[in-house]
Amino acid sequence: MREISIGEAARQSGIKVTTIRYYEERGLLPAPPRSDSGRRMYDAATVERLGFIRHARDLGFRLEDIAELLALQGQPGASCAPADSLARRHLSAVRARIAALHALEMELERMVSGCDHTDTAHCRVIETLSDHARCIADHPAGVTGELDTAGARGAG
Amino acid sequence: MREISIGEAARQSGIKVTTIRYYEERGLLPAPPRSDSGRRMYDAATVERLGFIRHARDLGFRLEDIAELLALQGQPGASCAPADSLARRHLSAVRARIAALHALEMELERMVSGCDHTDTAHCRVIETLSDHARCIADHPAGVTGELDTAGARGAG
DNA sequence: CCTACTTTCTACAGCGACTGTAGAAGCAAG
DNA sequence: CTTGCTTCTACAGTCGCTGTAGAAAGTAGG
Repeated sequence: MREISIGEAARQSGIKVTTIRYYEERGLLPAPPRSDSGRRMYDAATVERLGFIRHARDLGFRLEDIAELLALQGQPGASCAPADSLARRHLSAVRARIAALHALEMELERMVSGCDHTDTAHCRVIETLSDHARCIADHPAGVTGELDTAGARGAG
Repeated sequence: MREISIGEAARQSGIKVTTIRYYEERGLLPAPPRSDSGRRMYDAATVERLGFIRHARDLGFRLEDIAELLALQGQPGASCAPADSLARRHLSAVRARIAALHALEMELERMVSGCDHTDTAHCRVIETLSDHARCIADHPAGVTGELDTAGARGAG
C-alpha cells in the first residue's frame, strides 16, 4: 500500500485534506515526496501519524503539544515523564474549564428559570445582565484560557 | 458626571480601552460624540451598556448574541421570548460542552493513571494516542462548536 | 514655556486551528 | 473532447480580542 494520495489519507484518518496540508505547514507532518505532477504521496506510517494527531486533537491537545508528543513517540528509549506531565497539565486545564462552565451553567439556570415571559421590561434574562452586582463576573475562575477548542470537531 | 473619557469608562466597566473601541467597531456600542481634538466622550448610559456587555461576555454569550440582547433591552414593551430562547440555547450549549469535557476528562484520567513512568516505549499516554481504537474520537459528542471562549477572561 | 509622561487616536498584524475562496492544473471516464 | 473530481498554491476570513507603530493631545512639574 504505497503511494497514498492526500484524499485517501484524509479518508483513512478522518482529517480533512486542507487540514492535512495545514499540519504539514505547521510542522506536524514531514513534507512528503511528490509525484511527477507535484502531488503529495503518503505512506502508511504517515497515515498512522495522522491517526495519532486526530486522537490527540479529539482529546483537546494543542498542536504545539501534539508536536511534542510526536517527538517523544519517536524516541523509544526516552523517559515518558514529559508526556505524562503534559497530559496531566492538560487534564488540569480540562477540569478547570469544567468548573468554570459549571458556574456559568448555574447562573444561566437561575436566569432562565426565573423569567416569567411577560415582556423585556420585566425579563429576568435582561434584568440579570443589566444588574452587574457581584456574581461570577467578579471572580472569573482560575481558567488560564488554555483550553478552548476541545471536542468542537465536526462529526465529518 | 458627563464627558467620561474612554480610559475612565474602561476603569468603571472593567473592559479594556482597546476592547471598547473594538465593540464600537463591531456595532455593540454607538459611535460616541467626540471632543474638539477627536477623543471619544461617553456618558453614564454607555458605561451601563458596557457593564451589560461585560456581564453577558462573562456568561459566555457571543458578541452577535449580545447585540441582539442589547436590542431587546432597548424595547421595553417587546416580548422577552427571544431573549429567553437565546439564553436557553446558550445554556444547552454550555451543558453539551460540559458533557464533552467530562468525556475528555475520563479518557485523560485513564491515560495518566495507567502510566507506569518507565519510558516512551511503554508510556500509556503515547500508547493511548497511538492506538486509534474506538473511543470518544469515534462519537465526537453533539457539540456544535458554538461555545468556546466562555470564562477565559483574565482577572484584569 | 519646556520637558516628560500618560492618554488617546488610527490602522494594521497576530493568535489558534482551522475553513473557505480563487484560479489553475492533473487525471479518469464517457 | 468534455465533464467532473481531485489536487495544487496562495491568501482571506472566522472569533474576540491583544499587541504594535507612530502621531497627536492632554496633564504635571520645573
